[in-house]
Amino acid sequence: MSPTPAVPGGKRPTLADVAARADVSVALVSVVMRGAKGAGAATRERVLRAAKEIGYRPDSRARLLRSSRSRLLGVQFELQQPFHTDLVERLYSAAEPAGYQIALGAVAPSRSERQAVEALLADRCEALILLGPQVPAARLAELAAQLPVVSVARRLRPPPSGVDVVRTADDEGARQAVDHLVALGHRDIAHIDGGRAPGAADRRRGYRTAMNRQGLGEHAQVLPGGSTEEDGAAAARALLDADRRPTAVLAFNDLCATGVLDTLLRARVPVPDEISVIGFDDTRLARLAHVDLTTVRQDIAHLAQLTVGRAVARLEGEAPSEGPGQEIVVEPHLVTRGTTAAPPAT
Amino acid sequence: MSPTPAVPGGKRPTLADVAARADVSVALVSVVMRGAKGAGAATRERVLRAAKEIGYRPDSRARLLRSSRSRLLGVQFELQQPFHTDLVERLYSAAEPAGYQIALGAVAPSRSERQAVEALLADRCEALILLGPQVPAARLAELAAQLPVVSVARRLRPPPSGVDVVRTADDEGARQAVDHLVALGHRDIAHIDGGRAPGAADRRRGYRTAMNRQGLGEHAQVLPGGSTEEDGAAAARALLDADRRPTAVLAFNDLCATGVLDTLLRARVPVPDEISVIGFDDTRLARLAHVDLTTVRQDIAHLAQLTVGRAVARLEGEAPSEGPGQEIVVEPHLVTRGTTAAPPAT
DNA sequence: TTCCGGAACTAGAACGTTCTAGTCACCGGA
DNA sequence: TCCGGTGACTAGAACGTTCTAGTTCCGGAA
Repeated sequence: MSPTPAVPGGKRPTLADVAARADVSVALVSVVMRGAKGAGAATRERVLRAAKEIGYRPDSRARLLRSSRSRLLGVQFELQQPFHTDLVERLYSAAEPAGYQIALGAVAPSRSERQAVEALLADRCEALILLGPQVPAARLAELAAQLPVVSVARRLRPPPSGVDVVRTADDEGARQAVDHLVALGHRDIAHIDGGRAPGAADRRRGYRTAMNRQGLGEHAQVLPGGSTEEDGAAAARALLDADRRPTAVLAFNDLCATGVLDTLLRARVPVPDEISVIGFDDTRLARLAHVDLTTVRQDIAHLAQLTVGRAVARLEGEAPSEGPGQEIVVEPHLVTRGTTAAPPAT
Repeated sequence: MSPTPAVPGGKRPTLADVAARADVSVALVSVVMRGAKGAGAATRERVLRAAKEIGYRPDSRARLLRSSRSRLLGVQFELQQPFHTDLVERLYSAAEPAGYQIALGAVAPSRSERQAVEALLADRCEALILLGPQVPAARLAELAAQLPVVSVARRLRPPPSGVDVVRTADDEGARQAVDHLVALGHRDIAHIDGGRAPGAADRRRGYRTAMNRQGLGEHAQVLPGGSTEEDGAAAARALLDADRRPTAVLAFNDLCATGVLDTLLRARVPVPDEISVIGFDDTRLARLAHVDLTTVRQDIAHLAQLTVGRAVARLEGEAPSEGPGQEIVVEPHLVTRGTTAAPPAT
């Protein structure tokens, strides 16, 4: 039924084993395995059968070693960021039709960006896709000298040569959030920022600009925050202790917003009746029905498409690794859910 | 400052390039790069400098191709399962001190377990670590004939030869949950099951046994559910429509429990005052302070340790791939948070 | 009949490492 | 003086593929 997996000497079968069994040359087996043309129908059949019988599996290491192209895109992502895992999922879908594979390099508290990238490079991937990289721009430029690099969700101004940037218009997202709140009647709108996280500066700037444009410059208030729930919770506590409580809060991202919601809930401050809250990213978290967070949506599928597109364009001709970095900006849009409403009547 | 990254012919530098520059043999450069002994201090220094100057990076493909050992553990995980990403993080930490690397194979709606495993095998990893695999046991046995396989969180009875199982005592977890609820005074305790998800059968059985042992057999009620929030939400709706509402619900996992909470919240059924809810896994989600879910904790760090331990034991001597599969069971323990309390007075 | 073209197939050299089996120089002891 | 040992270093063969440059065979055109 299933292929006889018993390998002769405990070693995994190779092309040579298949060749011996099918009584053809190694080269021809290679041809058949790749599905290339140059083999007769009958032989092809025989080779495939032999391969199946001994449980042959191509060795991608050897394969990649030999062929000049590896057709491998290295993706650095943060294991615990829902935004990243969503993106990775889409990257798989986007890479396949283009004929590329994805190699994952995870970043976690116990594993630095440097480690992840080193591993990916050692794996010989042809291009690097970095999700929200935190390393200095100089380092990116250094990498770009060796292979195409796409920075996702992290703005670089200007992009170093060889580094393309694919990102959402963070400032525009913040503007939409502010405008939505103002339209609801809010004036005291605070922003909990993301510190040094990628995108934080733009969102902060977008918030400030939007407030000014609305003539609410004096009501602007930026609280130090971060990208985790704890950051949001801490900022919210500070907020509650403040002299003048805002009636609405724009958090750096969904996770941060969740922290805010939590603190408010515990303090028995009704949301959105007393305070409205907006997140950013529209991760699964925000959609959880009992979080039901109004948030600024990033179009993840589109970002993934564009990212793979850039990497592939670089790889297939067009300015392989040189050339000025392009910047592709995707528009976000606000998703209105249950955490925003008109401010309480004074 | 930084290594001159400009590669001569656009090709990445190899051992030979370093050797030429340092005026030594290729073999010696290999020795130095591996940090093996057999090179003089002065030469070592010179070689390292040369390598740095031309930006040499070892090619892990070639390296692994040549050496019999790849020291690579293939990990199949589900991109969107917080339980899995938590586990992966710990697997990194556990593998490093043992001298092994981790290769990731992601499973997502657009990427099947088969695809993930094929990719890992092609990458030549020495053992397979499968997180909550859904494939039939026969398939696992087939894989185990080729290399050690560890199934995490999925029980196999009996484990096929060559397949080790590392899991939490799901039935015991369910028992703890039931006992906790009974101690609080509950009698009508329902269970929303996980369908065909790994572990679901055990949790269901554990629930039933515990109910019987408490003399509450007739109050037992299992509702079809699943591992997602929607599954939980749907089951909760069914629950509310039922003739006799339970006063407590044990959900298959945290995500499912979140769905339950949501539905209850929307229906204005206060938790835990009217209905208590318990989850399973103790993922980040449960700890989010405004979810604050009472749940059954799986000791993820420990599971990861044991998993790597099994794989390494198989690889380094002890019954390389043959031998009956071992089963290692870790005890769970209940974490009491805010979603459980005494039932309402009748 | 000869010759050409193409399809089917093969031998052998890469690819960038590591590993085995050396060679060579030097030192200490008899 | 010679011997054996040791540390530094090297040549060349693997590893499992793919690629290049063939060779062989056959059918059809001239």
